[in-house]
Amino acid sequence: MSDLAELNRPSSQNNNSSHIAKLNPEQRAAVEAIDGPVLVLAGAGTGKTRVLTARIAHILATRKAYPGQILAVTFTNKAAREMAERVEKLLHGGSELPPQNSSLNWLGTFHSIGAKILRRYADVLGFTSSFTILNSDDQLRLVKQLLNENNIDDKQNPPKIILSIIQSWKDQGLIPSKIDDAGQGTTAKALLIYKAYQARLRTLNAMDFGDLLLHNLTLFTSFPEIHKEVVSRFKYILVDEYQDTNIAQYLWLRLLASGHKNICCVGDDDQSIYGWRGAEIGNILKFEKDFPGATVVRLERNYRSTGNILAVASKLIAENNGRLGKTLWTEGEDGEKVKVRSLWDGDEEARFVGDEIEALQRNGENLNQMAVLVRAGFQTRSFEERFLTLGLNYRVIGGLRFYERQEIRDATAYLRVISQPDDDLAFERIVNTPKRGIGTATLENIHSYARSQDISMSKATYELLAQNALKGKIAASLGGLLKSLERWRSLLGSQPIGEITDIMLDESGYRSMWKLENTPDAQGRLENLKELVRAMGEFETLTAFLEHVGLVTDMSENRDSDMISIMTLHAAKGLEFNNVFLPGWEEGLFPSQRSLDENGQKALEEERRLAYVGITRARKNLTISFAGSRRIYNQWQYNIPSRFISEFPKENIEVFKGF
DNA sequence: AGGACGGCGTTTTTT
DNA sequence: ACGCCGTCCT
Repeated sequence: MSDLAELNRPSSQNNNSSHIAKLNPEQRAAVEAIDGPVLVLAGAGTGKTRVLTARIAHILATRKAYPGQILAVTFTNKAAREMAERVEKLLHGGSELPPQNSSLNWLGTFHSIGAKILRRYADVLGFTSSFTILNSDDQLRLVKQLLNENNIDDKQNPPKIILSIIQSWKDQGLIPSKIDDAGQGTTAKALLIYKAYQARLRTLNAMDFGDLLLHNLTLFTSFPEIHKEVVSRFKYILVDEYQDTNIAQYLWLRLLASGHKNICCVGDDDQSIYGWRGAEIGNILKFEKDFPGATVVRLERNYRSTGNILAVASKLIAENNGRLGKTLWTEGEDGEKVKVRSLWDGDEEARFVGDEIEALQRNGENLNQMAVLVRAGFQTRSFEERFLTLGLNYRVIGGLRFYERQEIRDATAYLRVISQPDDDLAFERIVNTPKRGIGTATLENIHSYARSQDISMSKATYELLAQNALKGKIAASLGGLLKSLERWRSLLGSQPIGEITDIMLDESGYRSMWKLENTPDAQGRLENLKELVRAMGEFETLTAFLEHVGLVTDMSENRDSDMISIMTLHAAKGLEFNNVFLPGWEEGLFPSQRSLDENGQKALEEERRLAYVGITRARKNLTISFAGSRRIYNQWQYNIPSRFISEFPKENIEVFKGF
């Protein structure tokens, strides 16, 4: 991305504008079309982030809006962070910084911005501004409880399925009252639970991820004056990765852009790979219909990959029907042909990739510039094993994230109860962790009392203790816990939250619980708790920290040491490497049979887009491989090469061993 | 409270 | 084949 060619003219209206100077004509068109709806179709490696950041800088430099009047939404915290940093750089570099407070307060993920708006107007929806954000454990536990309370068989109606149905309704912007036909069976049960679930969340003063958008929709449609207020706050709206928006997000954006229509969506329909999660590729396909008179800019000049890699990517993606159509081109070299390699089985494939990596290393290539991208998580194992025996340093990206680990969730549940005694889901999680002799019977007792009195479980426990309704050891241990919680709570404000957490982890016995286990696994958990306490140092208040935990799932990964990356194709979106390996290109595995079975042609096209994403990660070298046989669940499967391979242009690939 | 056992799922997962 | 989870039994 650094070798932008010199085909730039100085801007007519803004000479020395550093944010404009380095752009190619299309990028510049995208940046300068400030007013009205704009769709930027940004192919892979065409400088999408550059355009977004330059556009923000341009709006500010031309004094069209203050930083606080720009709404910029991304999907990931990482993308938001990156954008903020790059805008900052542009502004400071070009000394175009407006004199006033320059922070982009409204640059963030869909969910963080949704939450921010809801905190402000929570009361009109029947929440307080300190509502909690549920994690996936909380959600599932709640669904299980509600199935029980409603005497619904959870064998026939698995909580996981029910939750996924509810979530998909939320993704579509559907509140329970808008669902008129839930049919029979599990879907009908799901609707029943959905209603109860939303009601319970309200009494718990809690929201799940879906609600962070869904409640915004309710807020804007039910309270026109609030809608007006919010709309007038934002003069310009920018959206990243528009192809990944779901219907709720789409409706939200439309409501926010309803006045001025100054909305700029950047995306690539060819990289829409989250359809199975509710992303609606139709949103980007029908943008011009939704926003008549929209300016559409295509970024097709690729600054990343060699000609051969681009040719393979382009020919492959051209097989898809539902696309707006772009053709990537480059002024760069053709480079090496794309290597297509057939192997006997999975083990041989792993050996092959390992050998190739060592060869690249001998040529002076860095491991940091290499990646193995797979379709499914289980494929990483064979490469890990091989790299271990070869002594190649690797990192597996993805998998269990920091804030999803059990010990971190337990610790944050304690903090949630300290921060908000009425957080029942957190209370339930910690009340008997570590073991305090509080069994299911006692818990059930507290729970039903709480429900009957319409109070939280924590309050219920206080009352039951006062009434001497709990006996002996149980009463003593519950009383002790409540007292401890009060004590930790009383420390808030007078001590850094990290220190309070440290004290809490010791006094609660949580830390010793793991110490007693004395396994390498437990050792790791203790390390993670240490890391948590350390990370809390960056937060002033417990509330701020909990907001962060609620909305952020990752922790900055160490990119410093030289390691090859192994990850899924999904996790690789947005990244680039000099050398990319794409193993496992076999029918059934990629495209995934299961995906095809469930969603047919639509799924095939999404799989093909996934292939396209993988190919376009590579800058210089791309190696695609497939194995004739593979052991899956300890059964040998015999596969034919992926149909995607036969869609490659022959002149840009080099086939080894034939297929 | 903890161990034994049977059943289930085992594609992708930005928040 | 395997690991995870819920349940049942002690």
